[in-house]
Amino acid sequence: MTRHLITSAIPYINGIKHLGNLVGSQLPADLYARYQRARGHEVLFLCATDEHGTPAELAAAKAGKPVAEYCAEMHDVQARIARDFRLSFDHFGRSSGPQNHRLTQHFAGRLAEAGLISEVDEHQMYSLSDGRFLPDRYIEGTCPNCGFEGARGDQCDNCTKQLDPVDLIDPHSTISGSKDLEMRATKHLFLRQSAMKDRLDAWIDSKDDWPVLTTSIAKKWLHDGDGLQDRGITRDLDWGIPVRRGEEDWPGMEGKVFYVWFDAPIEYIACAQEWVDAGKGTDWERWWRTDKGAEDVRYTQFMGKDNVPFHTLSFPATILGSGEPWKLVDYIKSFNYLNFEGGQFSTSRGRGVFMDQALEILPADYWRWWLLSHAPESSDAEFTWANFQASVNKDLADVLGNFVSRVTKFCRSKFGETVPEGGDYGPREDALVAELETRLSAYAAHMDAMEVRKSAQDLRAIWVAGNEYLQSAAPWAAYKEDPARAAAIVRLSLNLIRLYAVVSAPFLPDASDRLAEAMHLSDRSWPEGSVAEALSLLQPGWAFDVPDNLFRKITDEEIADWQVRFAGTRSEG
RNA sequence: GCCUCGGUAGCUCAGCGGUUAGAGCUGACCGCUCAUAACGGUUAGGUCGCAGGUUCGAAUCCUGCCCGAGGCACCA
Repeated sequence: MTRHLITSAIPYINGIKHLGNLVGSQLPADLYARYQRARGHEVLFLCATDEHGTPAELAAAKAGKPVAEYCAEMHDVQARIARDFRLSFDHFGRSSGPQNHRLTQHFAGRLAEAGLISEVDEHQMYSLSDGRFLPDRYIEGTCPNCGFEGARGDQCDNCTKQLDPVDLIDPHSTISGSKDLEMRATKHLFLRQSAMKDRLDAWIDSKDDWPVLTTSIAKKWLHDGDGLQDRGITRDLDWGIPVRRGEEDWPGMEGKVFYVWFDAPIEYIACAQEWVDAGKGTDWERWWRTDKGAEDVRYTQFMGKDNVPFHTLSFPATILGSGEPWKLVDYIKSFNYLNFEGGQFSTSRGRGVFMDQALEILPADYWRWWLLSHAPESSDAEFTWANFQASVNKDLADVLGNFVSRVTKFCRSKFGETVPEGGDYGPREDALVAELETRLSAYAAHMDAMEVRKSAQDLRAIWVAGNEYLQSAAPWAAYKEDPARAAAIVRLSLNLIRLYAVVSAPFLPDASDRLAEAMHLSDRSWPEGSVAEALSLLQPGWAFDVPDNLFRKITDEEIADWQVRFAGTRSEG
């Protein structure tokens, strides 16, 4: 048995995430967590909301609420939606929790002791009207290079030139529109990543089995230009973790907080503490401290490609730099983006389907199946309504759902709602078992390797094998000549339904539950032995109920409606 | 501009040096009639982005170009 620590990139607090966000981290992480649990491994699957930073403050202000209150509410909203998507987190924490405050301050103190923190005096743009320092991207003006009027302080979207806010002509705050800006001196802490470049480089080099997407981004940051740069880890904000050096004050840093990207990954650890404090576990250190039992833990992170630099470089620099025996990540599974009907999902323009809306129109399993079977692994992928309809109707309703329906209804009409006895298995059954042995081992191998799309294809092939068998064995024909033979075919087919309930569970947890209920399953253990054995668990006389149809079909009318409804401009902040 | 990934049948993708390039969906035809008009079988469909090169042999390696997506460090 292996112990799997699994984390999903933590979603930002300022709103409900869209399906592209979901498929890039939380959903595949859930698939993997469910699978590893099903295989009998001990799993700790953690996620949280990422709550600090300027966008959270602005979103709260827009909602007319204190930021702490806003975050608490949005956390509950995200937690509820996650639960409805059947994301099986062992704990869904908050980066603003007291555990993360202490731990983040602790790491900063350790890094300072190790000489890996430098204090840098710099000048940043301050908005007198807004009463705050502005991040570069919150300042707009005219580009000195091309004359574009909507250039941001960090970059011009028109000519792509890298800019500094002071370069802009007529700069103004995008928050208030105010031009009452000035450069003010401020001091910030920098994490001396450059001092750890070689260590990080060697560490990344040792990970030759990681997705190229992961390592290529890390390598780019390590070797581009002058190499890995130091990174500011504090900000002039109110909402965040106060800068402290461990337990002590940090002279000169009063009123400042840690940068959200410094404290967010530390929340992975703090979340395990929250898990214990919530009474769900008893020992978080055996998952996170290699001196306290975590040396045999396998730690896997899931994230979209935009998160890769922080997980391959900044967070490892924090962990390694502390000089303490914290568990480092073993495998980083990263994803490309999911596009929507020929363009990008857009939170600001309300383009695409958001998690709450998705569940309003269809249950979680429908989305889980399409998203996972089309996960953007090797390149960006695209969601289209037509493809969604075709895939869901064919795979779920026709191939899986209809198989269950035809078997259970045939049995009920000929033998009643119990597993029938009598008859013998022959070559057809041997062929089916052989086919399933091959398919199941491929499925398991792909799931172990986190090959999400390929796993979905294997699972589908397992469902198809049932229909092929049924068609060739034709119990409806056998019944007329040899009812006992028909009974044997039906008995095996009912056992196939049990197998499907078990192996489909990571993708389709609700359908799995409904099948388990219908088949009166008390034991849902994975088929670790032979397939023949797994297909003999439901013995003659075993009672079951014919379930309602597992999946309904999506109609053309619905698709036409949704195409219009989700095309853009969601009327909401 | 630099870097990375991708460009394979109408669609979504696999294959990444070696027999006639594969799968699912879609189309056509046949079969079945237990089932959510579902299922099974057969079949059609491809200058493997373009142009060179290496090799006995390239979708697969190299070079250049074209197209798409992303990264390029304080947006989380």
